[in-house]
Amino acid sequence: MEENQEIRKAGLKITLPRVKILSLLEKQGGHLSAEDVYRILLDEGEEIGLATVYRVLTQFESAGLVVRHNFEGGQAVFELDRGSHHDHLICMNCGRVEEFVDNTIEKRQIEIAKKHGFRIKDHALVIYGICSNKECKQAE
Amino acid sequence: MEENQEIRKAGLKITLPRVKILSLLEKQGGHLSAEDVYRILLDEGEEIGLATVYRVLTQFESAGLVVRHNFEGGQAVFELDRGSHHDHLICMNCGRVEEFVDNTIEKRQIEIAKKHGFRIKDHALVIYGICSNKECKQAE
DNA sequence: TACGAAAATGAGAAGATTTCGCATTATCAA
DNA sequence: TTGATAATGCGAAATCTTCTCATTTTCGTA
Repeated sequence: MEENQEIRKAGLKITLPRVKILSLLEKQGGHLSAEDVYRILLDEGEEIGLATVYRVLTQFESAGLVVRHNFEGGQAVFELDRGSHHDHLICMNCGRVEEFVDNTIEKRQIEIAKKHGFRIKDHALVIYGICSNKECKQAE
Repeated sequence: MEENQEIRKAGLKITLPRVKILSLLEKQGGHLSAEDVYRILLDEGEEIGLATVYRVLTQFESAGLVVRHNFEGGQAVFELDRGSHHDHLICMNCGRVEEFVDNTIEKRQIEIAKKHGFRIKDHALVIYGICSNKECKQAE
């Protein structure tokens, strides 16, 4: 139960909702909205409230356990923070999300921030495009 | 009245709200939320509805006249599309937004998209940090 | 310039996402 | 085991955006 340790380290009590949500994020991987998490847990027979999901995800975010992304459109999505920062490629047709890390860009950003007198705290780079799926290429 | 030409080119009828909104964006520059646009026009004595502001801004976006940004937090912001793509630096303390263009990053993004089999359509890079204002540095 | 079809507007309702308030329940140190 | 404290679940509320629809405006044509 290393989930418990992570929750404890975050300074939060070990509660069923928190353990379930963290396990789900670890099991599923990828990017889930609060609604996704809520539905999946309901489907698995758990009793949980949507408000709790939002609360817990926000707490996990503050604790650095998960990262929240505000991609275009409606809902925010959350993913486990595996320590390594990365950016995203999103297919505008099928919604697929791929991750990438590019040191050239990372370094350049630091230089840009410095040039503008900013102390960099975070950054978010999202590339929108059409992925290599046959249907996506055609739809375009 | 070159606003009228731009609106006409976008395939839209010349109406008072559209002209007022476009003029305001040209006059103000920078990034305004729909609410901002609405309030400023009301203050200037115009009669306009918030729904119209949203509608018009969305139409302008579709027509390529303005760009919509979904920065973190609540509302989307809009800015005139002056043709040249640029990215943003945002101060997490005072909310100041600065713009920048960096060719190294632009080129790198194209390469990354290609490597992943994506045809790039758009991208959004936002760097969050603390700007050089005295208060912002202290608040941090 | 006036007419009229088609499009646009304004106001409020409705939708979507997220947060809040509070009574009830669960956690965990002693 | 107990009790103080924190967390939950629920519905209400807040926030941002879109929709509906009756009314008004635009603009090509007469």
